[in-house]
Amino acid sequence: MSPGVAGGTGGAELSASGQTYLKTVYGLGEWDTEAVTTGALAAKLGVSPASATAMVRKLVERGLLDHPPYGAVSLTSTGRARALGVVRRHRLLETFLVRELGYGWDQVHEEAARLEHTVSDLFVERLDRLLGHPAADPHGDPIPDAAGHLRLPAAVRLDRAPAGPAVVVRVSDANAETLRACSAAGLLPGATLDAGAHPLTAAQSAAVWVEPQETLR
Amino acid sequence: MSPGVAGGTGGAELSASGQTYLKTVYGLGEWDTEAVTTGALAAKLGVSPASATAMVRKLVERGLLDHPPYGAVSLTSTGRARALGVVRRHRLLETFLVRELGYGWDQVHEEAARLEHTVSDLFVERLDRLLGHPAADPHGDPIPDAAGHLRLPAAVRLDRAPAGPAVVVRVSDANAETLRACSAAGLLPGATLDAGAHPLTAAQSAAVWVEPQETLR
DNA sequence: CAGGAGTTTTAGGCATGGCTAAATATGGCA
DNA sequence: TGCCATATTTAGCCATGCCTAAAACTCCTG
Repeated sequence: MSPGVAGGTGGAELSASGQTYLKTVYGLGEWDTEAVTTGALAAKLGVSPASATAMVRKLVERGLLDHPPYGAVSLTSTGRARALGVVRRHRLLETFLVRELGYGWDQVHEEAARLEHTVSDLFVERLDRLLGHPAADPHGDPIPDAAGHLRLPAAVRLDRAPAGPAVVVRVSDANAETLRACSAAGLLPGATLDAGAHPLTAAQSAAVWVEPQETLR
Repeated sequence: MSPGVAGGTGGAELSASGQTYLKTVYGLGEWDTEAVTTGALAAKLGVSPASATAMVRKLVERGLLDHPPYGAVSLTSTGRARALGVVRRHRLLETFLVRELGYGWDQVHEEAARLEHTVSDLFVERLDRLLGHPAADPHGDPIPDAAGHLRLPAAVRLDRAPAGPAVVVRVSDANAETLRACSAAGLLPGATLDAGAHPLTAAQSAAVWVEPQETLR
């Protein structure tokens, strides 16, 4: 396989599965801060708990994850860098699919999840250039730069936000149905709303992150 | 996996390896007409003869290849349709990489070979639209339409062409070194040359296909 | 502080797609 | 026509990543 593929930020080659696990560990902790267990990983990845345990062990052996027995899984600094590389690929690809190929924002997740393990570093950097070095993907998730740095907006989940005016910062891309509901309601990143009154279900509003206007002063 | 992926022209799912074998059987017979043996396949794919035999057997069982014992491998009509689907993906991707991402024509083959098994049907059709439905890829290889039809230009290999003026129709993308040599010599598809006098080695000139001017009348 | 529900890990398999080494078939040449 | 070099296939193995079932551990509750 050609150099630069399946890696992202250097280091030995890593299977697509391994990359997905790292990205998922990162993703489960990016906006929320709950303990990431092998069970949570398994549920998120649609895999049996036993499979998650086995893969986590391999990634621990490679120095990419920490995992006290029966405890929470966390990224080492190397693992975090790798995860951010995958996240960068994923979010640039999503941006490309929406901006250049006319995908709906509810259609991009699966396609990007497959492609993120296949495109080379050259492809990613050329895409970044073509897109004008975007800061966030269509869902409002920030895109790490090539060095693996990213800045998370301060935001709270809509279902936990104080009533009052707020700006939509991000809508989780985990569920296409939720994305369509938000789209129908006009809740795209940048839109303003009243956090006390919106047409989303409780579960859906947990996928929307907003910045209450008060915090802007 | 999402519908439309790894298939191309419908039918049951096929592994990336299987797709590559079909494409290779097609490719070995597209411009030349020599018998495709399991050994030739193995050599082309960089795999042991035993592995090629095993994979061919699986594709025969799926009705995609014919293979008399110890004989030549050939595509069934179903297999040919599948192969053309993969070829279409590959050539559209190569065109995209050169036209939109600024790749050199000697850099696209590996990237396209990986991506062709990963992009969805939707991706391919959107790419086709973005590119304006190109008829040929950067090497001059014709791109099958979505229904699997393609028209091969009448052409002869440069090392077997009669001396005299000729137009370059196609340069095989199998070898990056050869592509760079042709590029340096200005032998891009559409260029004219004298078939008796060119700066290529014998092996390199076997990768160039030309249309002698006489045949144009 | 003991029991049990629930979670996590271990044990043992399956499928895919590669490999090497050994057996078998082919085909050209003496 | 027989034989040997070469090509092809078979046999047996390895690694990856998933599975289910069973064992081991945690931790909450009574």
